[in-house]
Amino acid sequence: MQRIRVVDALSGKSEVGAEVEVAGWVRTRRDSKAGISFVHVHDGSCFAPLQAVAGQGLANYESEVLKLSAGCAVRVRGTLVASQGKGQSVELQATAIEVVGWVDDPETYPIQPKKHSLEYLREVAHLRPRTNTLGAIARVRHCLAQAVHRFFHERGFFWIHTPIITASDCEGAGEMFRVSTLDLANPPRTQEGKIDFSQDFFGREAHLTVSGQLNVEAYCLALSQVYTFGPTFRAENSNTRRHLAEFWMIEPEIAFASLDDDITLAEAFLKYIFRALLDERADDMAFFAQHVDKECVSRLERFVQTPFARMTYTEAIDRLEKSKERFEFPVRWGMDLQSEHERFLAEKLVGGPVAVTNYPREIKAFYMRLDEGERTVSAMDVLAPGIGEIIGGSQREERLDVLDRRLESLGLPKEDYWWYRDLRRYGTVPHAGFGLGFERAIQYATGVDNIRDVIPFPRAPRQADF
RNA sequence: UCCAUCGUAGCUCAAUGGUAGAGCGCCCGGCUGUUAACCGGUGUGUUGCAGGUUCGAUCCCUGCCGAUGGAGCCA
Repeated sequence: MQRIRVVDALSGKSEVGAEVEVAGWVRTRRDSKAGISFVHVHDGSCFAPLQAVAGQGLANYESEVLKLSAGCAVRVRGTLVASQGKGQSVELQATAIEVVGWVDDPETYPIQPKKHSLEYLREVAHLRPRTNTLGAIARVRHCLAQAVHRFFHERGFFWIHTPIITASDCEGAGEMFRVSTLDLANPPRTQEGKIDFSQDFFGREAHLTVSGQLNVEAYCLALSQVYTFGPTFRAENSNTRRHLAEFWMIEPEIAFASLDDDITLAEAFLKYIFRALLDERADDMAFFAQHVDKECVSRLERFVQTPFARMTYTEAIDRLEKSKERFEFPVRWGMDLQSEHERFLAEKLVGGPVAVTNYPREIKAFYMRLDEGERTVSAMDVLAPGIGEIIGGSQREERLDVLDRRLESLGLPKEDYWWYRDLRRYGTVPHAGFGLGFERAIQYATGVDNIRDVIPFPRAPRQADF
């Protein structure tokens, strides 16, 4: 007998009349006193469960089938038939139901057949993928990840595996987690009494990466079109619904390219992955539209067919100043855009994603290219409604003398950046790239409020269970 | 890290300065090719932790821990 997935049964890949076996977990059981039970079996292969119809003729009907509760693991053998009931077109007329694993106490099984809050489900992160919502998120996450790789692969980009552990001091994107094998209780000391990291594993201080960008730039200046897609780590004490200590980031980098090329790439990229999501996970997206965020499907549909709005930072400030909106933080040229400003631009002024470009150099990183006049840099942020900044990118400073001046004015030691500077000494070219927080993209696509619910096992301050 | 709110049954919540109740879930019964089923019934709690005020605290106060939302930082 052929073992099939639930999705094969429901999509028609396995035809009515076929003798098949389905294995999965019980969602619900409903009994009819006429002597049949309806057991919904879910195996995660798609959003919907398969209804198995069990008659009292089954050998274990009284002894086992009538005791099935949510979460029990079963193997069901039978015939795929057209359903006599509403709600599904196909069901499995069972000839045998084998209980593979019981739930030992249905009353305290954490995933009861009722609504649960996402906050509660976080406390049972090992079982929450069995719920509709978390299962759908897992499939959406996979779909988007596959689309990311497909997009770049189809365009001739190479996936570069940049390091997780870095001894580079120069990433400068936030607080870092230390990586060390020294004895914390009794570390070796230098003569000045400081911890002697020369005796540590790497012979120097090491941390978990906060970004693969500087490394991927090196490969960009050899392979032309590259990207990273992997975990990154921030030890910032951020307690918000948009931050994690461990998250996945996508960072493409393109050579012989301008900021304009960068924005064009970002737009094509986001549209591609969201198009894929709409095409491939309609079942899960319909669920999100129904139970999580009514707008999520229509928002994505609009997203994929509307050109990004573009405006310079200076223009954005001007529009903010001219708006009648009252802001907590007063608007003036030179300040960083606050959450309220980003939201206003994306949600009220534009009503969709907007790329804001050419920010004041004082509020942006050293590696971003100085514009004419040197007041601004070739940076861009893509702001999306409900999320704020979803992408941050820039054209990189490819002129060694200008880069050195910026390092100097920021008090950053040139020697720490020796290899990064080498890239400007040997065959430098204009290049650009951006970073996308993968979880932010999932939040935007599904409307799930808290970022801790779009990653399987979230890591945040005081939260590393499971 | 800052501000606000919150922490009571398996889950979601209510309640009063005099030791707690509902809905859902579980279980039992009824009914039904059922499908967030429906109808009826039973049980359930050291009211986050540690102190303090009080004759008496779940309710008031202090500290701690944790959660949620917002801010900052950022992706």
